[in-house]
Amino acid sequence: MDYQEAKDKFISTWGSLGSLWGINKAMAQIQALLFISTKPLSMEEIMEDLKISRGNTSMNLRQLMDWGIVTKTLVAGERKEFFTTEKDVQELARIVAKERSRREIKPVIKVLEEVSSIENDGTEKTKELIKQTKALHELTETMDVMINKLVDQKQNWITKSVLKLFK
Amino acid sequence: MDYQEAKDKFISTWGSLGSLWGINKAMAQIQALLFISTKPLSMEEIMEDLKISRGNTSMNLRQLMDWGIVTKTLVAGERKEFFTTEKDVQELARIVAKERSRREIKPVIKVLEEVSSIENDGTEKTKELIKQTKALHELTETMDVMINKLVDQKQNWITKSVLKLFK
DNA sequence: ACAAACTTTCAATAATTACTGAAAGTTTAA
DNA sequence: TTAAACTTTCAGTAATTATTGAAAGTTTGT
Repeated sequence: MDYQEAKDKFISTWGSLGSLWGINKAMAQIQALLFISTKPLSMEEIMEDLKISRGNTSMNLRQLMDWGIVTKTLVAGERKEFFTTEKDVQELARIVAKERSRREIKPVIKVLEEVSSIENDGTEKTKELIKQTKALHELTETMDVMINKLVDQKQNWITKSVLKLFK
Repeated sequence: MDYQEAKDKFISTWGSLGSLWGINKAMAQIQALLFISTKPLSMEEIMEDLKISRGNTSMNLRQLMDWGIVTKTLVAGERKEFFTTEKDVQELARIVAKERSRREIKPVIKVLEEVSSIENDGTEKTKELIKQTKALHELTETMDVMINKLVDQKQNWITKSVLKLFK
């Protein structure tokens, strides 16, 4: 496998994996491209490399910036904008975890809270609804807390703290 | 908010959340319906309650069974099949985590392994590709190990072991 | 103030993914 | 063995989501 093959394989795998961490294909591919690039890339270069349109590139770069994963960089003497991504995988993981918690988990917790606190009219089905949504609420909240604690650890929590705990 | 409202809200929220744990809307809704039901439900009842077609119900029930989340139950004196879901949230979380690891994370780890072991021809870009995919490989593998360790704990790992660690 | 260089927006379109419903298949009771 | 009761399959269609490309918008140098 030569460089080009390896690069393509990485970008396409990472792209199709997008769904796992909650973003779309183009977004994941742009991030992947930047992640293995040795220098900031312009919109032009990204479009050409991934064979996607200008509009698509622009919109997905914006989203990546919203997530805080990609930043604009100025390159001396160049007028156009260049982009780079966070290169540290741990920091990347932290950003993604935090964003997903905020965007997806938190709203669910809110609904589970609401649903599980309806008035208990004593019927079987109401009791079951309350019981089960409460259990789900508790689980979801615990996982969310866990994710955010992990994410707040600034050092390599993953290799240090966690692994040894489950030895 | 009365029972029906609460029920609908729960099912639709859980349904749209499907993407978070990697399954589609109908599948998540069926699971949600069974999760708060006080008794096993037939295909007929599921179709009616969720207003989805017979075919859709059948296919999604099969998928839920493939995941190991839903099981067929025989109801005495009834000819048709009835379905129930795992009612314990912790066991549910365990099943989902294990399945996602197997279906999604493991294959990615394999690709990252391949890509990160291409021959180092000494060029800048090859070195960067190797370095970055290696870092990603390590991270992904560690998370996968972590998930599987968590998942193997048969007791309420979540409240006990984990929370206190990140106090 | 102008225009070149560049970026963003968004309506139209394409690609993907989910859903339906009827036909084919299977199981069970008599 | 038959037929009623039930389940599965799958081609066609609908719904959703992603992408394009050209027009509108913005910025910068002169």
